Amino acid sequence: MPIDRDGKVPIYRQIADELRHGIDTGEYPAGRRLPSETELVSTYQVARLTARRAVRALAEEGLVEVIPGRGAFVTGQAA
Amino acid sequence: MPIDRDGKVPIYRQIADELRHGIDTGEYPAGRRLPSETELVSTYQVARLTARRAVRALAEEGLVEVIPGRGAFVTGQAA
DNA sequence: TTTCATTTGTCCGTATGTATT
DNA sequence: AAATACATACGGACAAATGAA
Repeated sequence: MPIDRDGKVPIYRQIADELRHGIDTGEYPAGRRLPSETELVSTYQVARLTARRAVRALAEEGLVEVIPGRGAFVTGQAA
Repeated sequence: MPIDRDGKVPIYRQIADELRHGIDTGEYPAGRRLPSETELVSTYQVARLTARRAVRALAEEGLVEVIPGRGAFVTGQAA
């Protein structure tokens, strides 16, 4: 689903929603690493800050654990 | 042309008129970005909101397209 | 050990959107 | 009409952590 840049939902929220959906559907199972920030930048054509916010949102929800130098890993915790 | 702060024409209108003139004369050709709000603030010594209103006026006329986080770009549309 | 690529952490500067006063 | 504050977003730069060559 493409990003709506003019909508009222922040871009980082939209990306977080897509990633969360990927977790729910099993595209990113527990233990799997999410796409890196650089990959998200390339995929969604956004600034890295925006990609970081999306991942951070999921981390704050407990859905992923971010490990410096490694990536963001799906925890397997039910939201 | 200096801004008349005590006249009957709103400051944002005066700035919009100057920018429109710049578009008409080719100082800001199609595709060119207008001075940023911050630059307008510095140039005309006005509040940012005033600069924003000037740009918005041009956007409502279809002369420029405002892109969040980027700037206001000359569309090339004849008003 | 050193070197290198990859990934996240942090900071800076700039710009627009929205709300409040 | 004007000033202020905060959120969102883009771009670049460099540091730190990790793992592999």
